[in-house]
Formats: sequence, structure tokens, C-alpha cells
Amino acid sequence: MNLVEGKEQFIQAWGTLGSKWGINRTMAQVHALLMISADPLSTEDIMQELNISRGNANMNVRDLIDWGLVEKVHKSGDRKEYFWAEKDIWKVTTQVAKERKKRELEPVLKVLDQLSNVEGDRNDKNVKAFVEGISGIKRMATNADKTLETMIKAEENWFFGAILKLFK
Amino acid sequence: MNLVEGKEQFIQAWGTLGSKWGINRTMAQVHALLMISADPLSTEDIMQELNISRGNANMNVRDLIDWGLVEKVHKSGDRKEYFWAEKDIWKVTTQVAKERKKRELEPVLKVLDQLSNVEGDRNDKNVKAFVEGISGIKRMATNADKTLETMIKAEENWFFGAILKLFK
DNA sequence: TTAAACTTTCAATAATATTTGAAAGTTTAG
DNA sequence: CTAAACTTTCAAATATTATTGAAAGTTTAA
Repeated sequence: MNLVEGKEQFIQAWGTLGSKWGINRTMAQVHALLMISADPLSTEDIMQELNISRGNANMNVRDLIDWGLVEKVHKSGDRKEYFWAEKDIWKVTTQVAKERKKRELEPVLKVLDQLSNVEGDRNDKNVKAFVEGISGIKRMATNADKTLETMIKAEENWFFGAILKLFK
Repeated sequence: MNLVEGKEQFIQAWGTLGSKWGINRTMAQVHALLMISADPLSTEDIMQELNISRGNANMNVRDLIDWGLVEKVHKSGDRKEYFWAEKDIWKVTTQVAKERKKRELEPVLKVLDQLSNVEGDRNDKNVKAFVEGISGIKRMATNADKTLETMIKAEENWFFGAILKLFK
């Protein structure tokens, strides 16, 4: 397999993976492309490599910037903006963890808090099932939140080393 | 808040969360409904509670069964099938981890293996960026795979206890 | 065996999400 | 200032995904 084929395959695979995790396929592809590019790319480069429109390229790059995965780069003597992606995969992972924690886990924790004080007869099995279900989920969500927090602060080697050692 | 309102809110919240993680909103709602129901529900119950069609209810329940989150239950003296969801949230979590590992992580690991032996001049910075990018991702994916494996085999208390202690 | 009760399928439809591209907006060199 | 170079926006078009509901399939009681 040569470089061009390899890139193509990786971009497709990353796009497919992203779409299974609720991430826009094109956004994941732009991310993939930037991650394996030696140099920052312009919007035009991205449009050309992925065969997408200017608007689409712009929108997805901006989203990646919002996620903290991509940065704008300016080359001296050039008015164009270039885009560069973080390539340290541990940093990418913790950044994604951080964002998803903030965007998705924390809002759920808020809702769960409100739900746990539903009124009703605690002897009613329906009430009981609800309250127990919610409290279990809340406990799990809180643990997940703390675990992500730990992970976000950790170093890759230390973190995985510690986890893998758990079973030795 | 009363029980009916609480249920409604939880079902909506779970559906929203699911859709952000690449899970069909309705499937997540069916799961939510079953998790907080004291007794197993029939297809008709589900149709009525969520205002969805028979086909939709059937399809999503079947998917949940495929994911190992829901089971069929038969009541004696009744030909209808009823559906019951696992309520132990740790079991739910590890089951989801197991399935996603199998469905999404393992296929990616296979692709990454193929990609890491791309031909080309290792002094070419483009080849270098590609090979280094891929190898970093592969290392991370392998670690994630092992961590999930550890988690799947663990007990909730032991697992979170150990992780949270990592920082004390 | 058969017909009622129930479950599953799937083509058509609807809903949702993504993409385009041209127009509007912004920045900068001269 | 102003026009070229570049970026962003967004309504309309397209593509993707989910849903419906009636027909087909299956099971079981009698």
C-alpha cells in the first residue's frame, strides 16, 4: 500500500468511526486528514483532498476548532489561513473527553438531580423502580465524571500503566 | 414533580443523550422506558407510552436485544411477549462497552494494522507524519481495548474504587 | 387443521442531518 | 479609500436515517 492509498483508507475509517459515535462524518474526515498531514493545510487543500465544498470545509474546520482539536496557523507572507491538528493522540483523547464531559455528561447530571426528588408513595413499586433506576444512573454518571476528570489530568503513560497494573 | 412527569423527562433526556452518542433516539427512549418500569412491558405498552408505530417499536426492541440490554419475558397464560431491561447500571455499562469494543474498536484496530506498513521513503516528511500518526493512534486504540477488557471483567465497586484511589 | 393472536418485514414516506454555492462580510496591501 | 483576497453565512438542495402501517409470516389453542 502506498501513501495515497493509506491516507484515503485512514480518512474513510476515521470518518466511519466518528459517525458511529455521533460525530459528523466529514468533520472526522477533516480531522483525520489534518492529523496525518505533515504541514498545516488551507481550506482549499481540504476541499480538494476530500472533495467537499468551501462552506462545508469551513464549517467543519470551525467545529474542530471549537472542540479544541485544530488550530489556525498563519504563514508569513501569505494571507491565507492554514489549519493544523494536534497529533499527540493522548492530548486528542483527553481533549475529546473534556468536551464531551462538559457538553453531554454534565447536563445529564443536572437533569438526574432534579429527577431524584420525584414525589410519590415509596411503597408503590412503580415509584420505587423509577427512583432506584434514576439513583443508579446518577451514581454511575458521577463516577464516570470523576474518572474522566482523573483521566484529563493524567499523563498517558501513568494513566494506562496504572489501569493495566490493576489486573496484574 | 410527579412520577409521570419524571418518567417523561427521563425518557427525553436519555433519548437526547443517546442521539449524541450515535444511538438511535427511539432506541434509547425504549431503553429508558424499560429501565424505569417495574414490570416487563409488551410491544403495545411501548407503542402507547412513546407514541410510536408497531414496526418501530419492534425494530428498536430487537436492536436492544441484540445489544444484550433487553430480554424477552413470557407470562404464563398470555401469548404476548413482554420485554424487560437490565436495571443494574454497571451491567448496562459493561455490556455497552463490550458491544462497542467488538463492533467499533476491533474493526478499527484491524485497519490500523494494515495501514502501519505503508511503503515509502521514511525520510519523506509526509510519509513520516502518516506513519507516526497511525502508530500513535494504534497504541492508543490498543490501550483503550485493554482498558475496556479490564473494565468488562471488573466489579463496579472494585473498578471505580481503584481508579478513584489513583489520585489519592 | 385452522383461525385467531401475535410478531416481523419492508417499501413507501417522513423527518433529520449534511452539503452546496453564491452572496455577504471581512481584512489587508497599496 | 478601494479593490482584491480571503472567510463566513445561510437558504435551498441533497443525502441519510428513521418511521409508518399494512401485508406477510409465525405460533398456538382448540
